[in-house]
Amino acid sequence: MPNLLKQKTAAGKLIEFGMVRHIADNATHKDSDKNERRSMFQGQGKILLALSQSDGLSQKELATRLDLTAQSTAEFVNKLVKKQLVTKEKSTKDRRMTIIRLTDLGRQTATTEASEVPDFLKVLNDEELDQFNNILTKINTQLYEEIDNSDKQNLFSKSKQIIKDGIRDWFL
Amino acid sequence: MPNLLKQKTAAGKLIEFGMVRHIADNATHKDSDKNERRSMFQGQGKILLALSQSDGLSQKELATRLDLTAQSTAEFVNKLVKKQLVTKEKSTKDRRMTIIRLTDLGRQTATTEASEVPDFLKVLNDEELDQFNNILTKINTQLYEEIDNSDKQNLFSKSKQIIKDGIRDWFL
DNA sequence: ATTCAATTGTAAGGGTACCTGATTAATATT
DNA sequence: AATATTAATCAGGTACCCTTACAATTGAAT
Repeated sequence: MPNLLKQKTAAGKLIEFGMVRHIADNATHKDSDKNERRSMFQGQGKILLALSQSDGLSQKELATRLDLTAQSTAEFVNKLVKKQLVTKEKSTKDRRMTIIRLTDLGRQTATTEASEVPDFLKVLNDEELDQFNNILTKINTQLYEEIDNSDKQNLFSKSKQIIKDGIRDWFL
Repeated sequence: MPNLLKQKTAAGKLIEFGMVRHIADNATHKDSDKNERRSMFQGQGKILLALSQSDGLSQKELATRLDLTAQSTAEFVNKLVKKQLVTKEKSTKDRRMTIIRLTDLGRQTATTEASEVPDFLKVLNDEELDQFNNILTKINTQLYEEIDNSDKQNLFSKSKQIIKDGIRDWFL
């Protein structure tokens, strides 16, 4: 039976981490272009990342994999098209579908930004990194379970595997 | 010299954590009111939290402590007023200032929501919790340093202490 | 006491990340 | 051929943030 105090401390640390990371992010990128400062793991960034795993997905596929609505997906894709990071083209097999592909610039952006190890991890030694990885694995497993439990129709099952595999690919 | 591979794994795990936590959050709260699902550590929630540490701050103070612009602060405060979670009143000493105070409902909301230990931490045993706390402390310290380095005017110095003390108070 | 500058807050407008609802076009089913 | 399903779009909305004015108040300098 783990100590409640330790749990609360951890909860606090985690929140602190979230807040401070956000502020640090703003502070260190204050100078650079605001538009470039998108997180790779939300919105447009997510799409870029998904495409860098497997290019040429349909919008529907993207929405499913990233757990977004079709409308949000369309919005982000259109923004990325404007920025010349992806292209849209109608599928010839099923002309309802739109196939999204990374441009060279898009691929470059995705791989560059995704594979950088954040500075704050560099203060950890090997042992701590092992511990951290172990702990996060446990936590993530738990989160997947929570999702499964409340996702009776298993809409997420596909998405889950994609995230797991994807993350592995991006970084290794 | 820590192993790059381990660092990359940690970076990946962390990203996975972010994505999965987000999805789990949506999944488990799908039923409940969308409006209730605000994060306590952004926007309106941040303000509630700051006030629950020290009530009766001016908008300016809030903005400073939370690292928000005065305009964003005003927006969030106004939304909270509409929800009857805080009140605004002009200071008598300096009539430029507006003093923000929690209502009973606001105080209740803040303390209830802030002090809950997320389920995913309950899978960790005491040893892991210790490791996790130790690691997050290191990481947060590093982030504070990054902030200091790019914050020559030390605008954030105040904020920093507030976060540290505040988090300690909320959870202990 | 008057003027001027700094401080607090507001108004207006913009951008990103999401969502719901209604609608169109293409394919699949009956 | 008629109907149902699917992929995508349009319209409109919320929350979170910011920037660029601008008004009111106060305090300091003349």
